[in-house]
Amino acid sequence: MVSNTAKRLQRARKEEDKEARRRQLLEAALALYRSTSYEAVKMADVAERAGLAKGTVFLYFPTKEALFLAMLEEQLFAWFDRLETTLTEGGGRWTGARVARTVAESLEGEEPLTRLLARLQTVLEQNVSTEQVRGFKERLLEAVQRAGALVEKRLAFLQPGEGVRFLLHVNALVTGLLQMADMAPVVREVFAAAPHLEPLRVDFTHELTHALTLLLRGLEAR
Amino acid sequence: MVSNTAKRLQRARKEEDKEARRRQLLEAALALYRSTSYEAVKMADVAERAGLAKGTVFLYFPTKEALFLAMLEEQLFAWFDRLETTLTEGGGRWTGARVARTVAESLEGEEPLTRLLARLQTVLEQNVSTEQVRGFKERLLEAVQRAGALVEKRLAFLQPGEGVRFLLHVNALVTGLLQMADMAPVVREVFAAAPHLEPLRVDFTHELTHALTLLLRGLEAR
DNA sequence: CTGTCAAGCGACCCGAGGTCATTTATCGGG
DNA sequence: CCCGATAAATGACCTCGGGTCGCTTGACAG
Repeated sequence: MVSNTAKRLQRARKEEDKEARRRQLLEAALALYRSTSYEAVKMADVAERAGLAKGTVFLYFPTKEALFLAMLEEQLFAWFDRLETTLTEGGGRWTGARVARTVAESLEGEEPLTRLLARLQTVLEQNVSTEQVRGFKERLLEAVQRAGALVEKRLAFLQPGEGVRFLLHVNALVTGLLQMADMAPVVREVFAAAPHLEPLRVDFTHELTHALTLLLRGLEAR
Repeated sequence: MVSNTAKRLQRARKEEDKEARRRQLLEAALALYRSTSYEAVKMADVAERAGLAKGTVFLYFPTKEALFLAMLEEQLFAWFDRLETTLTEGGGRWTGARVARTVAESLEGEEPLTRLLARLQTVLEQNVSTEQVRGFKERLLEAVQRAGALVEKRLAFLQPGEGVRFLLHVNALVTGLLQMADMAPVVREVFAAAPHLEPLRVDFTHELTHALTLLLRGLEAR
């Protein structure tokens, strides 16, 4: 057999086959990204892993950035779904601290998502068509507003609109904290060799929980 | 005359002349960066603007990332100095809200600094020697601890160590919020064409002030 | 004035994203 | 069942930018 990841499709003619190819490429890229970094994922490798030629990748994604933005979309909206489920189904009393913990923990182990988020504006939105960006933002707005409304429902002390605003702050903190926590090899090395730099180290989930708790407590204490 | 920015130095032999060259290159790079982006600044352009050949740039900075990390250092430590001065000299009563405002306003108009910060971990620490990273972190720790102590002094409700932690959160929020506020041209276009996306827009200074105020209020309300 | 040394130079290399003329699998119609 | 049309797939090729290196040349010592 020749197939690498999925059954080998010979020529995608129907729209549905093309969709399969897209997913095949996204999966290949995600698998590579999981174990490396944005820079380290070469379009040629993605092609090879998907069992296709390099040129073919560009039939489905016009640029590397477009490919990764699509990857982010998948991950992000899947996360929103999970978060909404948790917020909807969780029984008992909802405090600010609990929401903070819920959000932070929902991101634990979601390394690809958080790393992609951290690159969103810096890299991904650079070399992408306005159509793709627009589509992304549209869907994002919808998701944020739904989830924001849910948060407001759970925390009675929130004013209308503060749920959405809270989620924007979540995004900012995730982006910022991850950049501090997810260290390049060089940085890891430095920390290993210089223990006195410890105060600059950041534990992602822990710090995110802390910051979000403070934010919500600040809103409640008003 | 041929000189572009500074008096034309013919061959930097003494250590002091070399330092002048370094600064000359940093200034050229900063000038270019101010009006464009990290990607748009080519090493060849930096060289040209400084009145030197491309190869010469690499005599002073081994990589593009090293050049920009050096630029960030300058900007960052200058900012710490200003912040410390403001925190030291400001009379009257210091509230959490005032500290938040002070910090946010001290970053207003410091576009190069904030944009560089947003790229720090994502790009700058990627292709740089451990020595440079280590030196940077050492100096950063020192600055953060000094400024953190000052913040604690101003806000009596802070426990030891919370000043530093607060500054780490500042960094996270600056990084995250700037990525949202500082939009690539494509994104700008999308926002212009789709007014209903407004809720996703972020005003950097405003949102930073808000978030920091909440954080500090959360600490005070404990 | 001259020899030495290293700052400066720029043609060159390399690797990665992206293109396009060509090949060829698939399918509908005769 | 074959054949011609269509467009998916291919990979050699292009471009561009970071980084290298052997040669050139200016500054200074003696």
